[in-house]
Amino acid sequence: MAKKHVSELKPLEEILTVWDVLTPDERQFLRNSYTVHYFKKNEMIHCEGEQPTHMMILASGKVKVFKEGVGSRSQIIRMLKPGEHFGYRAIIANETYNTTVTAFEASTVYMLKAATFLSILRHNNAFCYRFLEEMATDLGASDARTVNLTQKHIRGRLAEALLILRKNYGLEEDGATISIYLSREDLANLSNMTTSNAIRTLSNFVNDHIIAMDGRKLKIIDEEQLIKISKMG
Amino acid sequence: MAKKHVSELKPLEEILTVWDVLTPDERQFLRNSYTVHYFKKNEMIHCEGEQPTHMMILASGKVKVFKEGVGSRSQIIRMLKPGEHFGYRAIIANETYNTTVTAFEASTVYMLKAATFLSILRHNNAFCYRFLEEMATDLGASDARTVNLTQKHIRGRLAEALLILRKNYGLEEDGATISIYLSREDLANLSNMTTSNAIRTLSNFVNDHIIAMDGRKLKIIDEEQLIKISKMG
DNA sequence: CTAAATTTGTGCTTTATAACACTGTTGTCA
DNA sequence: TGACAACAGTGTTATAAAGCACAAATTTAG
Repeated sequence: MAKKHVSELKPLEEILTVWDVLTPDERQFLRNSYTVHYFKKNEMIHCEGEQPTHMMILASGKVKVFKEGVGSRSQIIRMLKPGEHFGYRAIIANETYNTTVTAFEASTVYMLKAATFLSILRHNNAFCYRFLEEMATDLGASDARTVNLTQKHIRGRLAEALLILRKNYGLEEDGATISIYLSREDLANLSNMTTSNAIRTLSNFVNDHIIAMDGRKLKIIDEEQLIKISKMG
Repeated sequence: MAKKHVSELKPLEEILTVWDVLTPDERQFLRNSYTVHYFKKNEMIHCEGEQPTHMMILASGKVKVFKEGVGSRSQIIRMLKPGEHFGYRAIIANETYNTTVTAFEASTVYMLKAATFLSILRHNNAFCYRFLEEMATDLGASDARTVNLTQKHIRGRLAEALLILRKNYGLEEDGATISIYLSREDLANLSNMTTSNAIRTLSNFVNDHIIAMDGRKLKIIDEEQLIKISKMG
């Protein structure tokens, strides 16, 4: 199975979305300098407060990015899927990591030394601009999320989380089930509420025929209603 | 007075912190292409949902950046002081503005056409990198703020707001009064609470000898305690 | 394959904070 | 100068959501 996993792994050039803006030299350089790392489910990839050493690209699996808050409550900032980058913000800002990243399921990560990454950023303008764009988009999303999480009520926050998950991970073949199975606790940490309230609110949504549940599998039944709840707060 | 104002105004090259990474050609280009705009107190500079047209640099005054939330509640994202840039995130992300900016006091703004700004970003790598750095720092701050606003209690949120204001605007000559006078409502919108609760909590801080108040003038008396409250939540 | 640990689900209680309804104060401008 | 608006302050009530306790179901591990 491990073998199969490896053979299925896409090379860096297919997973790195900014590959095409690199010069042939830079590409060759990258091919020789990245390393591959495997993480088991729940294994930590990097931790809040640590010095960043690598820019990372998720090759396979799913990871969650979160911050430890007050009194063991944690806030999931975002969930990543293959092809997405992480761990580079702290490198650029010259800070320590301000989030922790753990493998949500068994995952493969390509790592690029911070110095290598910085060197390309500083020499290839198109590459730099791509990350500027990405960061600009993320910053907008982060500010929007702040208001969503602080001002909306429980139902609105959970509705929003479900819509974000669907948008990010898509649906399974049945065209309804969201392609990621989260524990109630993670769902709560994503929506800024307690586990009990996540459970209760999910049940309410089922009663209101807005979603259907089968364990951790969640289907969106009445999308329109869900959007409405998410907008109203 | 208006005349005095103008004569006091620093030219673009002194206020634009990234000026030194520009080529002589770019500098000349900028000198000829920026425009100066004056805004009265409470006047809107740009509005959420609008198409961005200019990158802006605050030359004098103070402005607040905020998002309209659920039911006329607004969340102040940040307060700017002269020398800081704004309005460029939406240009880079190719989105409409997701925040509204209004002059908090009479302010002067240098504006640079979006196309001009983008052109320099795309041709001058050092310039691009400077904005990448700035955005990386802001993104970290935004995520930290999300957790602060969602998980801390009222006292912690207000304490944090006061510390941020002091850090950003500094102190007056007396070495204690924070150099910005906000209404209780703005203080509330900064700390995600209602105006009544901002008033009440400020009074509590005064009773606890943590701060001193004189109208809108706020002095931090017991900084250590304030930091402690802000950390504990 | 059983025991332990984790996750899910539910009801009850408590509490933080919003909402509301006032009163007093200050500032503005016609 | 007097009227009106905006702001500051306070008490009371209402309520959303946290906290807690516990049972049932499911997963993990020895």
